[in-house]
Amino acid sequence: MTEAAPPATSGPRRGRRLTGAQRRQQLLDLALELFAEHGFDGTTVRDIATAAKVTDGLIYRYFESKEALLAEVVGQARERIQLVRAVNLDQPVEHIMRDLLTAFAQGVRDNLTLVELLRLEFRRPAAARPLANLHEEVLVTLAGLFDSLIERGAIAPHDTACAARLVAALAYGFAAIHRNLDDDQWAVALEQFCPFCVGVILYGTASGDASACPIAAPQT
Amino acid sequence: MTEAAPPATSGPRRGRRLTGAQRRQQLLDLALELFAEHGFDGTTVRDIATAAKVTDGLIYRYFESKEALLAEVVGQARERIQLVRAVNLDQPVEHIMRDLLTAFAQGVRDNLTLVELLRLEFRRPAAARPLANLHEEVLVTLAGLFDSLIERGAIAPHDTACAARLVAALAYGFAAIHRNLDDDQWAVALEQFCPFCVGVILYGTASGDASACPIAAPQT
Amino acid sequence: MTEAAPPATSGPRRGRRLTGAQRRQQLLDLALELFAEHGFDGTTVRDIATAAKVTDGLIYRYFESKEALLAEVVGQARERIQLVRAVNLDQPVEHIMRDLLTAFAQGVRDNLTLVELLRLEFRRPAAARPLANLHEEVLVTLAGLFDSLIERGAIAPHDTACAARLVAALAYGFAAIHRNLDDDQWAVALEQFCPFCVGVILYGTASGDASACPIAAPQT
Amino acid sequence: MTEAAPPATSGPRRGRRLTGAQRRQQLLDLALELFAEHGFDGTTVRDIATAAKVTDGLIYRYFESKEALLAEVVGQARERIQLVRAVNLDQPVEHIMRDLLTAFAQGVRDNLTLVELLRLEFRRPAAARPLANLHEEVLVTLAGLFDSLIERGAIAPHDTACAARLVAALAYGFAAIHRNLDDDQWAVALEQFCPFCVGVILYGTASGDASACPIAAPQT
DNA sequence: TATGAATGAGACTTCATTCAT
DNA sequence: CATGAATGAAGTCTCATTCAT
Repeated sequence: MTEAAPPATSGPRRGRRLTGAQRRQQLLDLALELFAEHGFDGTTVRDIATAAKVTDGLIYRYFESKEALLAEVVGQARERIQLVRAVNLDQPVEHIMRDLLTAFAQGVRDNLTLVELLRLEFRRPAAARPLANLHEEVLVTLAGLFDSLIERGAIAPHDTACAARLVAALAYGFAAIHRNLDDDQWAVALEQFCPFCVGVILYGTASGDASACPIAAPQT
Repeated sequence: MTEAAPPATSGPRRGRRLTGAQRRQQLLDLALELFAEHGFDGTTVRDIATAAKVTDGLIYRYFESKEALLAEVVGQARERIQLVRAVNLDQPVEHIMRDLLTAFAQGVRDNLTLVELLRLEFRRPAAARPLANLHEEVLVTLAGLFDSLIERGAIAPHDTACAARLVAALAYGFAAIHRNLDDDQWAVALEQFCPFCVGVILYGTASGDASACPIAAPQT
Repeated sequence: MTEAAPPATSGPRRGRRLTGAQRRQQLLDLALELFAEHGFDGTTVRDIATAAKVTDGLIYRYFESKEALLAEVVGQARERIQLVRAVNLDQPVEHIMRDLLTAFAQGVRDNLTLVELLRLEFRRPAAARPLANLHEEVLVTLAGLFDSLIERGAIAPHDTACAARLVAALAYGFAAIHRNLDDDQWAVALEQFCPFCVGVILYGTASGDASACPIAAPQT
Repeated sequence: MTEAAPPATSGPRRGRRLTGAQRRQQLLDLALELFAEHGFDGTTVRDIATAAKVTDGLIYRYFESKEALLAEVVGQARERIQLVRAVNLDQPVEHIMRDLLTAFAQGVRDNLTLVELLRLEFRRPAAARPLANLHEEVLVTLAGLFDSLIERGAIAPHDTACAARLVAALAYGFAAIHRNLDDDQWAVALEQFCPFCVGVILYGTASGDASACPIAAPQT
């Protein structure tokens, strides 16, 4: 990092005068961005300060240490993030599944910096627990969803914990594989991939039944 | 890392006298291990030297710089790794799929340090290209496999590129989710998860057809 | 010192509203305390401000700099301190000596923070001169006292400058040696030590004459 | 501190190439000097490094931290220092006392940097214990000496613990009072002061008996 | 081939001090 | 009178890298 700073256009002498809360949040946001982009070790306190147009010392008025800053970033991330959203269950199972997968993948995408941060720093104590919690929560939510669907007779009974893992793996993996796409490419990939997955998940690939899937016809 | 090195107590004299090639490889192996464990930034040259029972200066007789060392590590990794292995196509499709998935997931697992390294440092130039190549290769191989299966009539025709992505996402995601398991736990998870996935992928979850899957009956 | 200040939780609003003079004196007193306890370098401006329940910036409305604050602290100390007090000369010489020693030692004790401060910072310009002055004054006063005693025939003639140094050395040394005692222990030590010293100083230890000393009989 | 460094006469490019042990000891010696002169807080790691004509980073090859360096300095000091030396007891008591006092004061003087260091930093854990130990040892040794003298009938029986404290206070105080004298002035002061003290201690000041003291005649 | 002393740049962190409010 | 956001210099410490031996 640390690309030569622009020669300070001597305009409003620096990003001065914010209230404590504002500055604090600004630093947290920038830190999240940078940590996710370059990793914790790859980001210097000065990088964050520079991004906020502020001197490095100031950071320590708000956070005890760089490590503490990370902890707060992760903590906030954890509160803010919600990967699996409520899905309207009163619709055909195909739509349910498609909505679920799309929303999940989109959730990962929308919180990509958070997810990347957690993924990169998962071994650091500050990040390990929140990550584990988040993960657990996702699996439980998904399993609950499948239980509901089975109860309603929408899908055949099966090991819902396993299914939750399958869907989570799919969504994580998909987001990971496509992390470098820009927003437009991503949207296209998502619209193609999710229905395809729904088709497979619901009707399998063995027979031609997948063609029975009403939401898509992903033939080559 | 790096707990204050006592000033060289000239103990059982350092692990001297290896041939150049041996030493070189030893350093590459240790570097891989450490980079994957602590990240590039989190590993000091001294950490590697210490692990090799050698002084830090020596590293520079074998590698131009730490960055160059990483490049070689990644390069070697790329050569060594093979995530998708040949699968015997002359067996029921269920077994093919199960073997495929199992071998893939196991391949990720077996090369976990490599994969972790690539995953952690994927943004560093030294790692970015090899990772992209590896990824591409995996997708192509998988797609080719599915083409063969369709040709043989083993599965219904579909977007094999998409399917390749699905399987890759599944395998990556699964390995990611379970990266903390020890070998035994992993084996159990694998044996449970792969057949389940095969059932879903081949027969779907909509009807009870999955029970037709001969390799497993993962009912709750 | 200085345990990470939480970013101003606007608690029971800081100890505001003192007149200028009051605040000034409060800061001087607290600075004395802290400088003596932790040394000049070991005390931060914020430590002082915090002790006064005031923000650090305020200090600079009253003092030009930290160094200037020290100078004033030392100056005031110098004015306030009086190590050797007037002693009633119309009593037996033993009582005179005992009173003298006791008062001196107690003077050091009572002004321990001042003395410690001077002792710790004696090399700093702000403290060097006052300390030298104080020292000189003490020696002169003591020597004068001995001159009086000799004049009165209370003690035999001798080098009173030397004697002054002896008594000063004794008192300083005693206070130094016992600086860690609490008030009770100190009182006991003082009551034991001073008469003993008086006995020695007046009658020596060579013969048994010390037992002639009427104020104490410090036999083992 | 930190006076502008002389522009590096580009001679022997820097104080390079010493063996580990040599450099280590050099750093310890310089640190002792500087800590005693400016205090721990008043001495920067760079000051020490500069004094050794070395860069600051090097210090950390030999010591874990500045604090650890202090601890070793103090530890070594403690081993090296011996304030009270053996005194030849087969001579007149006046000579014994004079030798004792002179040697003690000289001991303090010779180890002034050590003593100053301990005195300045006595509150720091690294220095507190050694100082207390040293102090205790001195008092015990002195008391033992007086016991011997009493046994031999050289002086009258008295509280030897108290006497030890008296002598220690005298010697410390004397050295403290005269710490600013140069070596010549010091020698003069010592030769005047010690015999005087011996006279007082042995024969008192009450009568003219002090004049009986054969080793000095300190009249004004 | 290998050591390990040494450097120098830069990291994190602290703190005296300034100044808008 | 008082706050507290902000600076900038300096301090402790780390680490990739060089080089005499």
